[in-house]
Amino acid sequence: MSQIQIRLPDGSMFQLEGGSTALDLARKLSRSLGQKAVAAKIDGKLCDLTTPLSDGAGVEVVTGDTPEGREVIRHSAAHVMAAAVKKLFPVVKVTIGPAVDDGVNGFYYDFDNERGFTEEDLENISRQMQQEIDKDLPFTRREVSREEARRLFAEAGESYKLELLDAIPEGEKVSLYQHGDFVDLCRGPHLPSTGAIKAFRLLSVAGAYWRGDSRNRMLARIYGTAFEDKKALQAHLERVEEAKKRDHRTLGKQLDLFSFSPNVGGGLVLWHPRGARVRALIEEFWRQSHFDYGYQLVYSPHIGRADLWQKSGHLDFYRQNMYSPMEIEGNPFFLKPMNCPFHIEIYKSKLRSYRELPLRFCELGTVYRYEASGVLHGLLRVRGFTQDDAHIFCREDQLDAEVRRCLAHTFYLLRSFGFSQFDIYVSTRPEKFVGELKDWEKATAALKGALEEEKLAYQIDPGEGVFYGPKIDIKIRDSLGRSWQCTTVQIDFNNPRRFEIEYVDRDNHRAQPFMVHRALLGSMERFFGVLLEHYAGALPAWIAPVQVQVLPVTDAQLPFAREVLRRLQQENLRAELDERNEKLSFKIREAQLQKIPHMWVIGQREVDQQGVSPRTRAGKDLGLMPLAEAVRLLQQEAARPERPRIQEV
RNA sequence: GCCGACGUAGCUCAGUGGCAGAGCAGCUGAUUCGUAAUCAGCAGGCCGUCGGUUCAAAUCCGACCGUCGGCUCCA
Repeated sequence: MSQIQIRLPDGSMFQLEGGSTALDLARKLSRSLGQKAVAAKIDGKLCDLTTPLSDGAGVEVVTGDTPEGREVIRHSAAHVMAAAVKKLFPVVKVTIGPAVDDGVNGFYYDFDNERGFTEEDLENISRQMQQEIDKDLPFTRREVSREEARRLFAEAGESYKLELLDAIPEGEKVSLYQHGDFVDLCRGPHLPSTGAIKAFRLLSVAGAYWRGDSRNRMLARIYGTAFEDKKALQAHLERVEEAKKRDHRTLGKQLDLFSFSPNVGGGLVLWHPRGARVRALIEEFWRQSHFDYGYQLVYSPHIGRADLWQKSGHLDFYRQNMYSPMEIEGNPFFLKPMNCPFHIEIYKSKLRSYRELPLRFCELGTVYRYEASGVLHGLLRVRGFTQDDAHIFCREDQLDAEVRRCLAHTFYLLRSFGFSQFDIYVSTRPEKFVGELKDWEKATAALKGALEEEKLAYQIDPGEGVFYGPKIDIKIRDSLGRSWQCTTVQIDFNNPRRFEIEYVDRDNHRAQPFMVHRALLGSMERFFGVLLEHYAGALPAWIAPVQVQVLPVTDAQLPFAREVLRRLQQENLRAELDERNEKLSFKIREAQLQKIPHMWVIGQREVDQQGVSPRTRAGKDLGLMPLAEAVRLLQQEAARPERPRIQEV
């Protein structure tokens, strides 16, 4: 037998017998690696462990505790699940079943099943899967001709597989994976055998359209996840449980911040006093930052004439998101889904000079959009919401600087609220669009250029732009790893034309300005929801609805406690006094559950010394101190983030 | 909107064909207490709504409304 040389990731060479596989290599390198290995990267490409190695190949063994390794485990688990379903429900047709990672689920498989699946079915399927795993059936890969694959799936009556087969580009190889008697069209790679699935759990059933298109048939999707060992699975399930506790809807109820009422309607938020207080604080900070960044505040009405929305293109391109018109003295009016036409009218209220540009109008504008009932989700997806909107009117030569200014502004705001991880996307031209292709290209290039100049990494979100122009989106993840768009910066070359907005240029000619639409926090509702989850309800002292709870030990300390409350109010600190006839520990528990940053304990000792004993929500007793010192401490802790240092670009 | 699950007291939930329950919250009283739940009593329900099956329905069936998990869609 001839020998082959394999290059390891550290650059060293390793000698193996010809015909050895990646699994042989892993076992030779170390016993534990042989056990943990789930796949191999051969010359950078993820492959089966059973792939024979060729001389001179660079090989990296992939273990189950890595993201790539888990993907392989989960993908294999999806196959095992499909096999189990076929065995239990032979009439069911299989479709697709990839590994995913949305923070909860690790894989799914979509089935065409008349009767759907029940929770009970999941248990049976799980049991059946475990049997297949216990048999430790090998996964085998086979590359076949299209004709052979087509014959195979046609005989099996797997029409969806035939459709997928036809979608594989001509040049590409068609591969099949088989374990036991289940064969699936699949690119791979897979585990060497089913026994390598050490821990899995089926999680939920859901509906999903074939190929993600609502015109297609609704399939039954089963979600599950799988890990390299039982401990990792358990840890994951606990993490998901933990994350549910910081769901903003749960927190909103516990902390009495907001609610929804079926009497009012779905997706319409009722802000309770404490939630409203937080919102007001966010809005105040937002307003100040906008003055700092050179914006002018405006207000606009909630409805406008149909003609206005016709002109803006909303009735042609956004109608499905707008509510039915209402009639006022014979004229149709629409509830606004966006603020732009109003800001444009403010711009047009007089003749503008190039000297005025850029002109930046900002507004906390409440808009109403029709959302299908099934998509409503707490504060994160509602029907009426307040955008922190603005429209910037500028000359073409100012566009780049304005986009960069928006980026700097949004990062200042988001960081002030404690966010540091974002996903940035550039969304390109959608199917339904207005305007010229060359304008779209120019604007898209401007957005990418601004991001590149700011050295910000971004991804492309193809076809996700708004009908009037491309945009930069910045997304923040929620407690369950779901991604939510907050910031959006959109270039609009369409409305300036439609509304014929202009300014008088240096040479006394009329010119058309560019428009930038942008919302930085996105909407007050969504931002508040994401913020709540981010802090698990324990909002930083500067935006906490109540900053300090004053806790007298007995009624005897009430007079002094009231004095302390008055002092706090004078200092503009948000304080409440717990006058109830309860034990101190009870009051502390309540304040703690309300996640109030400070609890000031007042007993006889404190009265004697005219001081207080603060306890933080972290559970720390700061000890008896003079009132003035406690006030200073809290003021320090509750200080607003610093004003931005604006750099002109 | 589509697929599926779930709707019982203000909240969290038990009750699967035979008298509607618990804990917390609320009210009343007692207790005056030092860092995460003091005790007792009281009150609170058209079991989402409407219809059907049954001697009998919170429980079984259907429709509608709402919520939740997905899908399509979006800040």
